[in-house]
Amino acid sequence: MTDTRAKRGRPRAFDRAAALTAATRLFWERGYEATSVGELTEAMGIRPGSLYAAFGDKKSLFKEVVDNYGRSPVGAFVRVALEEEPTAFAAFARILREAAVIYPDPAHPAGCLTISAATNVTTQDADMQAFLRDLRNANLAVFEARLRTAQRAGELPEAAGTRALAAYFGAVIQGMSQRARDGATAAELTETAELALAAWPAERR
Amino acid sequence: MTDTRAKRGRPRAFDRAAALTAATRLFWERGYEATSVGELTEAMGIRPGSLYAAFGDKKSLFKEVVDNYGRSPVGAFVRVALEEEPTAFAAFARILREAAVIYPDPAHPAGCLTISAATNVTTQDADMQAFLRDLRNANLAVFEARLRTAQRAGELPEAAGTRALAAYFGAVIQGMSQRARDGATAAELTETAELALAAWPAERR
DNA sequence: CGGCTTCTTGAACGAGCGCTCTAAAATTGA
DNA sequence: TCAATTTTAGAGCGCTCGTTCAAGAAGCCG
Repeated sequence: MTDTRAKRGRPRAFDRAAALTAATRLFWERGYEATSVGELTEAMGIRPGSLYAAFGDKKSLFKEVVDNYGRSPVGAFVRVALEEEPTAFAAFARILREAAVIYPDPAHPAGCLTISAATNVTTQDADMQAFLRDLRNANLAVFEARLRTAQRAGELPEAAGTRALAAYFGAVIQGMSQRARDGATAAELTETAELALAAWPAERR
Repeated sequence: MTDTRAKRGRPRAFDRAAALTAATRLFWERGYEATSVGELTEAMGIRPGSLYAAFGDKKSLFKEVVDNYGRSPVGAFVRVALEEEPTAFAAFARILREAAVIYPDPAHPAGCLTISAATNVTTQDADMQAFLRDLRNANLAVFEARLRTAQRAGELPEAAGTRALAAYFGAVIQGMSQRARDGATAAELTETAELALAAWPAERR
């Protein structure tokens, strides 16, 4: 927001976006709590004072990282698939198949940032706990909304529990992220994805 | 091992098993790293010195907790189902259906201890990371072994990837544990379980 | 009883945490 | 040129963490 504005005072000596990217990578690898401010400043090439001036505190920095990740190709593939595919089945099939390839991609830390980071947050930090739980629930709500639309369109039997189906796919995706972190290959994860799709409760198309 | 033996010296003033149970509950609720030794000593009703004398350090205590949990009814239902059910499908069906009821049971912290605790361990502690990864892989190996037996018995098509199928069920179970922690009910989780079973790659029996 | 052994207590250790503060440096508008 | 503003570097704050230690207490054995 406040970039390229009012240029009074000493100019910032580092690239804010690059620093954010470095922080993203670190949080992605280690999770929220396991990443210390000291490691962050080192990876970002700045001193604590600069970090706190530019990003607020560790919590705000992490939230900005998550936000930024959600806009990146790797973080947005779920939303894109839901928007672009004509049927719900096609959307979920694409999500699972893409996840199987993206999650173990060595170009970035394994798995999904939000799932991995969420995974390493303790009960102590209630704020962060709530933030990440809301993120999870928002994802499930988006899944469920798409499935209900499909149900109204006749793609899905009326008896199918859209909430349960959303939770099911959420669980599978989370499991695939974890497996990728444990070293599973794209080939393995693709098999898992195909299996998971077999649970689709109607004739596929 | 060393219980009720050589009774020289001042006798222990607390019940070791009860203390272990208290520690189990705390680790189950909070995860490994989020549980501090201070909280442990308070819950166990002992002082740090006694904890370190009786259990080694925090790491050893946690490993003993996991071991103990694995022998408890709640922790052993997976192994029991695999042993008792005649077919692989029956075994996995029972595992998922029981998990759906056990995980959200308010008689104990939600979800599976090993999954939840594993969830809250950071990359920092390499020892613990390895310990928990081995635990996960051991579980998947057990799944896979049962599935291969089923394949040889003709319960499963030759083409079915037993490794992928094991990873798939592992992912679903992990997802159900997480959902239970997020407040999912037994009814919801049961729906998820039934959906997951629909992925079974052969005629069911 | 007097050793011997083991456990309990409570204080304290060093390390690491997230975060803040001060002073100097770099840029602006007047 | 100079005051105002903003960022930088780097030390250090208070706190919590897992762990240890010294001293005393409580039981055994001879």
